[in-house]
Amino acid sequence: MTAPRYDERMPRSNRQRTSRRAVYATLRRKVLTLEFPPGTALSENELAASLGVSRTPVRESLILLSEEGLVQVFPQVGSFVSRVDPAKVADAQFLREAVELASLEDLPGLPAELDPELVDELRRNLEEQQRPGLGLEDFFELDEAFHQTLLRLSGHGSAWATVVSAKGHLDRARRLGLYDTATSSGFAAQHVEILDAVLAGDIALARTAMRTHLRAVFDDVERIRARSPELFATDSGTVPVRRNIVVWE
Amino acid sequence: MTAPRYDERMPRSNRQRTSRRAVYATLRRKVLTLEFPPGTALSENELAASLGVSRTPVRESLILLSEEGLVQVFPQVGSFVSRVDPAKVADAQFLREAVELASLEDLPGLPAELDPELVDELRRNLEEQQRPGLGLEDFFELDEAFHQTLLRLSGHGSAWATVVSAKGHLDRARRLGLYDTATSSGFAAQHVEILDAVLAGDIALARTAMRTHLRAVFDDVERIRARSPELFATDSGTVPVRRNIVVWE
DNA sequence: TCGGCACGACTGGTATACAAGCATCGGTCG
DNA sequence: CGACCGATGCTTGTATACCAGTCGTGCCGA
Repeated sequence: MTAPRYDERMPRSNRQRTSRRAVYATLRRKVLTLEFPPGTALSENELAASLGVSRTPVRESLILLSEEGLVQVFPQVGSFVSRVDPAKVADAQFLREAVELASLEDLPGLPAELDPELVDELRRNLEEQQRPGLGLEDFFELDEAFHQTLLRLSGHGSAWATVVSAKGHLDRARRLGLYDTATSSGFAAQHVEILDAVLAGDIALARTAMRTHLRAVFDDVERIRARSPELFATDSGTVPVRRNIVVWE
Repeated sequence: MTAPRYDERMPRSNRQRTSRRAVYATLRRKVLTLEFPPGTALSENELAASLGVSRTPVRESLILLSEEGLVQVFPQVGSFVSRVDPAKVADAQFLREAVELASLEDLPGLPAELDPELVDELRRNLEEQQRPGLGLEDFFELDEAFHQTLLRLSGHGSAWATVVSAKGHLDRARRLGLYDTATSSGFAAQHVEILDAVLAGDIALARTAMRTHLRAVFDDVERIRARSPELFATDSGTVPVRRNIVVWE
């Protein structure tokens, strides 16, 4: 029996454009944008049919999403979009704060040593954020990019992926909060404050501003929780949701 | 068409004892303990045959492991145990340090407010660590438990799961380092130092000790890298490994 | 002898078939 | 009227079949 041999370098333009990736991305987006609200039943068969693929890539995507905590799978019962678990939101908040604050510590001592390209990127991003009439989804994209680029500035850009995977619950909650309150302009101002402190080389101030900013986001979550408790899990884990769907055909 | 309905509470003793879980746990353990060294080819068919299951649970496990970065999957080519990527090790180190240091900040102000049960658990753990003739795997288990319990002490126990998922590369590297140097006793002493500081309510000292400890672990990784570079990835991602297997039958 | 090309044995990706468990509904019996 | 209990249709878990791509190998011809 022989096996393929590889030399030390390969083009690997192979960007793995498989259907599972596409399905995963689609489902994750729909969960995070609340197109699939917490509690929605996700039947592997229905999803496969509606997406035009077989159960296999759908199933594999659901497994990944369940690993992220965005979906709960109950064998022989069903799969459901998980409710927003306050404990998991708190975890994500804690993790994010820990990572982003720690990354500020690793910024170069002198502002002059900052990567000018990244700084420009951050400046352009903030300008975009303050553009009037900005859509919610657009603001979210900019917000994501801002925080990620800030991490790259301290050389920890790749750590963002880990934050993202834990940030799912937080994001859903944030979206709930931002849907009815246009507080995004306030967040934009905080972003400016953070970047100013970084560019001034005042790490301590940057940390304070960042902490304030992230805590504000978290408080937003708590506020919306008081208003729409049905979207949140009352008891961590263990409890699926109620389905009341009848289809005539 | 009707759908199942659930009341708000369910025993759910259903501990999901599926074969995929078993396969995943087995494979992950074998990768982390270096029973499957970096570069090993993991054929879905072979694994399925040797584990006595079909390709499906094996495949799903490999997908999860590849999401953790412990395995690389190249469509139509093969799946391989990924080499220890120094960049990912650094990421894990950064993330871990950020989380563990931040958790220390959230300890109760007075040592008297610490959960006595957890404190006892930590004390027993440290006693075990200093037991002479302790096996390497046993030390690793105790080390894991120590750090997790320390997180629980500040109410962030569930954040440990995120650290674990990113910690895979770090763990493999640590294992490499500890296989030939019995530095575990030094680490045990550092653990004692950390807990002492926590119990004394000296958060600043605890942070310093923790940082020193985690950095020591990281330095160990760098040392072993210089000695056994073939186990590490030379170029991040994109490069599979060489297979030289011939089987006569 | 050396280069090129086609075949074959493998890979993982996808689709499908079958198995096992759970919830609902409707009949039946006490 | 109420409690039990099996039929039934759904669910996910697992096994298998088929597909397309990739590489090694060896024939074949110059």
